[in-house]
Amino acid sequence: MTVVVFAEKNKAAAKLATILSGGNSTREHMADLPVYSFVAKGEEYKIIGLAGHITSYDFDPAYRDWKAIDPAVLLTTNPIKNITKKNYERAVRQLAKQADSIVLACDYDREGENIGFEARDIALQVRKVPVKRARFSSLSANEVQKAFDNLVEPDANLALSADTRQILDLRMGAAFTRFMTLAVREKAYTKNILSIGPCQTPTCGFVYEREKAIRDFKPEDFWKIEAVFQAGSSEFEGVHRKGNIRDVELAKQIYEKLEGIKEATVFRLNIKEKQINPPYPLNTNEFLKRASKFLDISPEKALELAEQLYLAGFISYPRTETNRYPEDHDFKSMLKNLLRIGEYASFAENLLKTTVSPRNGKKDGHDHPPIHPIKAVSEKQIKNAVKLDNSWKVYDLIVRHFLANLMDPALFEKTHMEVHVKDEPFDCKGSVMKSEGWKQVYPFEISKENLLPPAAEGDKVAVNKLTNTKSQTTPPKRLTEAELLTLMDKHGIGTKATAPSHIETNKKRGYFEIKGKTISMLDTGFNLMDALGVSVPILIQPEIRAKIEGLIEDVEEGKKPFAEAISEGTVLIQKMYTRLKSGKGDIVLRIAGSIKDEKLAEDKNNHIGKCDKCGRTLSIIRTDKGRFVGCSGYPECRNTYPLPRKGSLDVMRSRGCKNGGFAVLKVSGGKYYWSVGIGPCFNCEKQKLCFPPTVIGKCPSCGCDMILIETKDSKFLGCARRCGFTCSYPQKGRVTLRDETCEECGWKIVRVKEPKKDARHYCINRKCNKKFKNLL
DNA sequence: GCAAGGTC
Repeated sequence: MTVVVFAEKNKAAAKLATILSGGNSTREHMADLPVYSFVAKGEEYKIIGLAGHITSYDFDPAYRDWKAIDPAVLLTTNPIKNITKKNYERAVRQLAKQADSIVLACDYDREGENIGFEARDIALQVRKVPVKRARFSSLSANEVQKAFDNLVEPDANLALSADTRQILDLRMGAAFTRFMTLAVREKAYTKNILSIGPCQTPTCGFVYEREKAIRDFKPEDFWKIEAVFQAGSSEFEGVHRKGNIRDVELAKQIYEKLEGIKEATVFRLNIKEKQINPPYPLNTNEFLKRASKFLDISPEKALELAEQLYLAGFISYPRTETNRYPEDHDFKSMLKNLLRIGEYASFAENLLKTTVSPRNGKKDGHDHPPIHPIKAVSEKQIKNAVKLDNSWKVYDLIVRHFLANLMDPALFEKTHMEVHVKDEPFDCKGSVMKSEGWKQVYPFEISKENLLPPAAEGDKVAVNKLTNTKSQTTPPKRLTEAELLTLMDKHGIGTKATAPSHIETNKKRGYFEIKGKTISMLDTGFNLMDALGVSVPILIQPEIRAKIEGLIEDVEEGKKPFAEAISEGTVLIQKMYTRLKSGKGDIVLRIAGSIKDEKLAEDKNNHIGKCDKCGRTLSIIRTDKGRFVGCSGYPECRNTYPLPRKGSLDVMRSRGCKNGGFAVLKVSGGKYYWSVGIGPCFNCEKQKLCFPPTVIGKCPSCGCDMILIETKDSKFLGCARRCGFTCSYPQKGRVTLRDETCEECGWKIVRVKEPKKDARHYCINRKCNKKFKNLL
C-alpha cells in the first residue's frame, strides 16, 4: 500500500520524512521536484513538498480587457482557479497514479488546509482514493508522529474559507483598481495604476490619518518652570509639578512668587528598584519592527534577509506568529555552539552555568517556534554564505535577541526627589543602572542614566537657577515603518508574511514614500485617501478587512455556506462600489490634478515651483504667441508671470532668489539671469546676495579679495575694491576652481582640461612662481 | 495591467 503525503514546502517534506522514517528515507525526483520515499509500519510512503499555493484565481480571458468590460461586472463574475505551478501539478499527478491513500500534511492553518486541497483536487482527478489529514503545530518528532498515528478528516470548510478570501479580494481589488485607474485617465495622462485593495488601502489609511493629524495640528503655547538645584558640589534639575502650564498668568504667578529664592527643602525622597525584563522571543512581526528600528532595514529587505539566512541553515523558519518556545526546546546545545563565536562566547558561557529558561510571550500561532539561531557562525561565514548587504547585522540581531531573552532582567534604581521651593513642589528624577542583565548583550536599546546627589528628607539644597520658559506643543511625528507594522498587526491587516508587501505596494503606486525610517504621504496618496474618506470612508479604515474576515470565519466554522458568504461579501463590495461611482467626479478632480502636478515636477526643463495663489504647480508654458509662467490649475487658477521674450531659458535648480522669486532662470547661456515673479536679476538690489562673487585669494596690491569677474564675453580676475590689479583667467579648455590653495600665494588651484590632453592643476596666479606646474 | 496569500 502506498501513502502519498503533501507537505506545504520542500523543507517540511524533508523533515517529515526524516521523522517518520527514523532517518532512513531516500530522495528521488518527479517532474524535477524532490520526493522522499521510505517504508514505515508496513506502508510505503512518498512525501512531496509543494511551494505554498500552486493555484491562483483569475478572471477568464474574456474579462481581461479593461476598456471593454465594465469593472462592475467583475463584482459578480466567478474567477477561475488556474494552476500556476505546472511542474508541481505534474508531480502530483504522477504521485496520484501510485497512491492508495493520500495524507494532507500542510501547515495547520487556513491557507495550509487550502494548499492541501489544491493538491488533493488535482490528485483526485487522476485516481479516487481516500484522503486524510495530519495535523501538527510544530515539526517536532513527537507531534508529527502523533499526528500521523491519529489522522483526521480534511476540513473542507477551513479550505473553503481561504477560497472565500481569495475570491472576494480579487473581485474587489480588480473592480476598484480598474475603475479608479480608468476614471483618472479620463482627466490626466498617466500610465500609472491607481490600485485599491482590502489590505493595501487601509495600510495607506494609517499613514494618511497621521499625515492629516500633522497638517491639521495647531500649536499651542505653554510654559514650563524649571529649577537647577545644588546639593554638596553637584547640580541637578527639577521641573515644577504642574509640568506644561497652558495658562500664562498662572505660570507668571508661580514664577514671580519664587523668583530670587536661594534655598529649597528636600520634602520627600522615594527610591525604588525597577526591573526591565528581557524582550519576548522574536516572531516575524517583532523581528521586522526591530530590524527597521535598530538596523534601519526595511521590512521587505529584512524578510528577504531572514529567508536567505534560513535557507543557508543559520536561523529557524522566519515566518511565525509564535513568541513562546515549546516546553522541550533545546537551548543548551545552541549555547554551547555559540561559545565558538567571539562576540557571544562570554554570554553563552554565563548562561550555561544557569538553568536556562526563556522569557516567553503569550502568542502561539501553532505554527513554528520563535525566530532563533540554529547554527553558530562568524561574521565572515555569514558574509560568504549570504551575499546581501546587512546579512551579518540581521543574524547578529537574532543571536543577541536569542541570548537576551534568556538572560536576567536589567535592574535600575529609580529615585524621585520632591523638592519644595517655598511651598511649590518640584520633581527631580534619577535613574541608575544597578545590574545590566540582558542589556549587556543588547546594544540596540540604550537607557539613559541620570544621577541625583545623595540627600535625605528635610535637607536644604541651593536654588542656583529658576526659569520660566515658553514653548509650543509640537505636531505628531510621522509614522515609522515599525509603527505602521504595529498598527497593521493590531488591526489584522495582512499576515506575518505579507505585511511588508502591502507597504511595498503603496510605495510602488506612489501613495507614500519612506525616507530613512519615517513614512511621508505623497500627493496622489493623500488626495486619493482624502477623496475616498468622503465617499467611501470604510475603504480606508481597517474595518474593511475585519468585515471580510468575519465572513471568512463564518465559513471556516461552518456557520455559513460558502456560496452565501460569497454573495454577502459581494453585496458589501457592491455597496462600496456604488458610493465610489457616485463620488467619481470629486475623486478624479483631485487625483488627476495631483498626477498632473507630479508630471510637471518631473519635467526639469520647465518646472518652476508651487503656485502662490492655489498651491498647484507653476511651469513654463509656450504658445504660438509667446511664453510665460502659468499654473496647472488653469482655468480655475489664472495666475501667470512674464518671462523675457528672447533667448534660451535654463532653470537653475541650485540657485535661489533672495527676493522671493519662484526660480532663477539663466537666459541665453549666462547672458543674464531672470527671477520668476521679480524680473531680470541685474535690476535687483539683492543681486549680490544671490550671486556672491567667487573669491580666489587676496589682492597683492591692496589686500582685499580677488574675485572672478564675468562679463558678457570675457572672464578675468580682479580686485573687489577695483584697485586696478588684475590677472588673466585660463582661456582654453574646461576650467574648474578647486578647494585647494597654493602654498606660496594662497590663491586657488585651478584644474584645466584641454581636449586630448591630460588635466593640469596649477596655481591660478600667473605671477606666482609655481605656475604651470602640475601641483596635485 | 487588477488583490492577497503561500513560498523559491
